[in-house]
Amino acid sequence: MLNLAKIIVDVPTMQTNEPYTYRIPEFLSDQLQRGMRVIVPFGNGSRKIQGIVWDIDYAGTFDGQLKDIESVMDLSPVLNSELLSMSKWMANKTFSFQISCILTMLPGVMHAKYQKQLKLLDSSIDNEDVKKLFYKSKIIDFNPEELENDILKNIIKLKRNNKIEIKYNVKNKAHAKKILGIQPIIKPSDVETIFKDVRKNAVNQQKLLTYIKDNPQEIIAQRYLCNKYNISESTIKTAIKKKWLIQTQIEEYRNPYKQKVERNYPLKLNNEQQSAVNKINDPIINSLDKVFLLEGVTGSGKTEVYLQAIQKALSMNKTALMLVPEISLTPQMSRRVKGRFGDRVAMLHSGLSNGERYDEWRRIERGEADVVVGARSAIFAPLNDIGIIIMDEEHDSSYKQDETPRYHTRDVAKWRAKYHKCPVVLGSATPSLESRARATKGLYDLIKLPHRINNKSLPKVNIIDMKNELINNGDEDFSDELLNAINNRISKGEQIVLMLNRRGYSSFIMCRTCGFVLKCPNCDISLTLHMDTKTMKCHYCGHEEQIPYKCPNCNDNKIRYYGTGTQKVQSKLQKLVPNSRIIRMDVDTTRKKGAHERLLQKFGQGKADILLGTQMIAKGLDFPNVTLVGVLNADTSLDLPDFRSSEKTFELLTQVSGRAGRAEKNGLVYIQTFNPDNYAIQLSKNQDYEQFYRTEMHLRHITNYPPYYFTVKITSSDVNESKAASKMFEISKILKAKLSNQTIMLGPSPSSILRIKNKYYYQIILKYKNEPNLHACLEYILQHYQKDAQKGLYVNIDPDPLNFM
DNA sequence: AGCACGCCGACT
DNA sequence: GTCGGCGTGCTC
Repeated sequence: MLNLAKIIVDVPTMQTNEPYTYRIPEFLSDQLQRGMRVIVPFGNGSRKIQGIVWDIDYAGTFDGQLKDIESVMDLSPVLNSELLSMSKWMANKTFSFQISCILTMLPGVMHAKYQKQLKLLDSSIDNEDVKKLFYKSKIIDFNPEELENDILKNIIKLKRNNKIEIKYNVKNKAHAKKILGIQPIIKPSDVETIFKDVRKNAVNQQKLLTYIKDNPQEIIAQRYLCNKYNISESTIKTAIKKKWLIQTQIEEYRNPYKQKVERNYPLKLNNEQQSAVNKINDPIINSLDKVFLLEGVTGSGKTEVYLQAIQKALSMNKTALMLVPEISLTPQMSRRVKGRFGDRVAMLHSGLSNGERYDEWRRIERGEADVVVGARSAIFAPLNDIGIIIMDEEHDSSYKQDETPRYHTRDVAKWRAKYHKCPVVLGSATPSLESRARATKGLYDLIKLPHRINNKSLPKVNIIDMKNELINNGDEDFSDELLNAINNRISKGEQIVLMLNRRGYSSFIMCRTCGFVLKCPNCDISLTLHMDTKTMKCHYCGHEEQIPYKCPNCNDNKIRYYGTGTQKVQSKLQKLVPNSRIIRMDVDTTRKKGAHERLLQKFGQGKADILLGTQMIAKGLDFPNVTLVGVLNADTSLDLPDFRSSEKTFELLTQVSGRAGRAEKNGLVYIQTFNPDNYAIQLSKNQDYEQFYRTEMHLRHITNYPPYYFTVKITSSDVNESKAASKMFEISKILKAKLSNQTIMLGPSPSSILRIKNKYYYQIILKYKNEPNLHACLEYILQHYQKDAQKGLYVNIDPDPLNFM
């Protein structure tokens, strides 16, 4: 049979998580292909939804009544067979629906927009409210959420009596940008004759005719033509009237690159870099899937290694995919890659509008771009013939999606590399323990770059015990040493990076009389004082309220601010070092589009002395004039209740230290802490990753944590605390019964923040080494508890969670 | 997701 | 009896 197709429908439920069979109507039989989006009828009535063609020419086994595919939404497939099979693997791996995986692979504009309309069939309705709704038209948009309850009831009644019909529309948001083009329609040979009839002083028409003679039939953007030949729009209009040319629509890519980039060329590599490139080139040349872990200290020139490996892939007529954490996709980085490979580069990052993203995607899909640079979701770029996949800062937590489907970019990268038989390069100064452990086991090839380029020495790191400082000078934010160093650098005209991993002004306020702490009404978290808006803010749900001047509890006025955030440091620093120019960079100052770039650019141009920010300034910045880095409080990440807190702290301190002394001048780093003897802090002093790795691995080993164990986090959430809790206990019973006793279960227990946005969270952590039954068991749980989702009780499975919080 | 069906209590 | 609330199950 040739007239059937398997469709993955856009209904994310367990029961519909398999292809549905539809008939292919005659008029579509020629054009329908795998991987195209289609519109299909679904359910009773006239409901229509989007679907993806999973298979064609399929001998159906479904024995019910089949329906016809209604229409196709694409001229060519939007998913190739690689991405189609990957979606299936991914759904299985992340315990999510295949349609959810497919949609995360596609640019947002390709997700269908569903719109409902009401059509009046019989105008003799007597309900005044509904009549008013229709006013003068027969068809109106229908948004049940926006309507009052009894109007809605009346509409449903009228629908039952066939006086109103509900129309379902599936809208395609993917539109190519069209601009006005013109095309000459006269023969070049006729131009001479026409030319004679044109008045002598009609200069512009003559110009146009000359153009037509030289470029017969050629379609050109009207705007471009007018500019180039200095012809006005009215001349074109006349030409159309005289039937010299016709107007058409031509497609144009939205251009997100406003600035011109300067061409740059491969740099001379040192021996270490050259040997790294050679090792990576081998599997590119020989089409082998291989994973490299490129462990290079900050400033060791990893980026140049990446670029030259990409060059190799391109020279083999293959494509290249380079992934970077969103935050390090700075204009610096873009310029470097674009400057090297020019128009062959497509960029995918959050700064693009939906349309721009769609256009970059299509350039890749059409083969017009063969180098893709982007953040997490760029791993789904529709490249063919991939020759190399690079993941820079592979330890970065933004590579894991923190909503369903909870995929890790590294896993997808390895899958694609296997498919394309190409190498993956995981690069970092501080690899994740998982990756480093795999390298030790021989699963990955370890390449080390232990030296900075040009044999630049690593910055000198000083650890300052803030317990002493507090006793000596009474300041909990600035030690004398750091302050002196700041003054010294400013007087020399050098720049400073200061990190404080806490935004806002003060982290909480407390009444000194009764001990009351102002908390968020929706979350179990204290409110942070923000001075810019003069409000108390919740960093989890965004709740804002007035700053109380009296204690809401005991009415006393002894309210005090505790804990320092970036805002407070900024104003304090301004007083301590009055002539300094400070740029503050945190979520609050970078919320607007492009703000991130603007601030960095300003700092790079030397228009400020101090860059003060949260962890977002720790990565990838390369400013030659920065000679001093200060970490104001190294303990914030250390205090997190999570098994990865040491790893996070070491990583952050190493990364931020690496910002100092990257050019000729030597770098100096001060790390302020209340735990000066902590190993994560001590070892970051010499960027001693290997020693940190050994110490941390030992701890993970004796405490049974990853990478010695695999983990899964199961979370339940509900507005009712006891419902969330009891569901988790029920699940724990099932798990206990079904899993082997080698698997360790932590919990059920309340999540470390019990309540967020008025929902309570309970969780179970499973730690296991080998549990063949686990997958089926978790699938069973999902299936079993899906019906609760309608009542607002959600059960979530997070495989290999990045944290246990 | 969105819809219908069917069971139950409350009401004309 | 009938209306409408909600729990349940199905959609090729």
